[in-house]
Amino acid sequence: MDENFQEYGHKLVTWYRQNRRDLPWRRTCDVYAIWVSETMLQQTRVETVIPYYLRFLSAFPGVADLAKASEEQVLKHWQGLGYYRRAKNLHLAAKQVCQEWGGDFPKTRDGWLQLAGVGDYTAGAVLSIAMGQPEPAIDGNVLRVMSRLLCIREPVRNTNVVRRIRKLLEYWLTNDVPSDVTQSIMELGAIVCTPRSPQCLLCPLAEGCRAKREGCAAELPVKVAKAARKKMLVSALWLEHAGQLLIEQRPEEGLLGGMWQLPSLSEERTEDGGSELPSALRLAESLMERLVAGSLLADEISESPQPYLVPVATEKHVFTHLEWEVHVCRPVGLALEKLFGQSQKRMELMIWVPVEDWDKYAWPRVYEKILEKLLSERVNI
DNA sequence: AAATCGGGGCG
DNA sequence: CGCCCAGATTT
Repeated sequence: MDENFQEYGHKLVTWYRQNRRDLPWRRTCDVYAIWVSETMLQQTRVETVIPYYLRFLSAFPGVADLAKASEEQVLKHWQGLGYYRRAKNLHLAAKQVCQEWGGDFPKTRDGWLQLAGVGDYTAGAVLSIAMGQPEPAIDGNVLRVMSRLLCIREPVRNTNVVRRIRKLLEYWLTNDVPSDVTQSIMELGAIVCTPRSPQCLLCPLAEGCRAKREGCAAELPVKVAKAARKKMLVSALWLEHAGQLLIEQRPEEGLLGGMWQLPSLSEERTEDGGSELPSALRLAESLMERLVAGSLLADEISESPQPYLVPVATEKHVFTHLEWEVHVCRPVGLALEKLFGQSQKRMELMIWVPVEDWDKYAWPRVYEKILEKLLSERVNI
């Protein structure tokens, strides 16, 4: 290390002890609770996590409570938080801990890395914050703070850049309380060394910050461009009969795995598509055909007058790597009681549920919005 | 190394 | 509207 970067660890920890926010997971030393918080905080803002964290720990106070819960319960408590595989992995890992290790958490980095959903960051975070070990935890905050302090102009995710940052971090960790070292950098990144318009005037490291000296703090860190988002057209059906609504569960793997939605079909949207509603209606028709065929009623339906579809709601939703335009349609002129009678058996992953019970299931945000909108309109009528 | 995987807040 | 957030996992 060319300059005296070693001593900045002390300055940062001193600053942290005087300026740290009062956060729920900073009021506990419980390894389980801190592990839950770190999992929820992956790619998710502190303010978003707080209510989820409190509810989750209230529902599952210890790792044994989580291990014996059902996956539906766990998903329901994660509803709206996103990246739902985190919830499944957390649940799975809790079972691992209880069944294979008698409820005792690992005490080494390699042990933690064996748990589902625990990667390099989370292992280091739990070990340093909850277990007092000098293990580095490198997240987006750390990369940003360090890239500015050292004025690193290469892409910050570059392997040897991360290696360099890790070395400095390891040094700091051996000279202070590990929990405070880890949290001090993240805290600085969260409230001072922010992604845009960093507050260098408030920074305890301003004196030694190379980026500040060179006037490029706001331009760092350098990141590589991401791929463009795909646009998808999604058609969903409102199928209601005798107070029952047809809903379907998404496949366990992949996008929104295991979550519930209105029966839906999607296709990639090409730019030359023109008007969206006609395309959405065609998509909805093919979904209706599939449902009718699946209910073994093809003959009877084909005899009855051709049903037509009425659009009742539309909603756009943006994910990290794709974009949905959801159109909800309701069939008119279809003998739904025939479909209902047959599909009581259960068609693939679809079930009829009382309309008022819809909120007992875990819905993706976009479908939750649609359901709330449609049901509130109904109450007003 | 690049893609996949949510949702929301902020400039 | 684009960017980013206490990342992990798969390809």
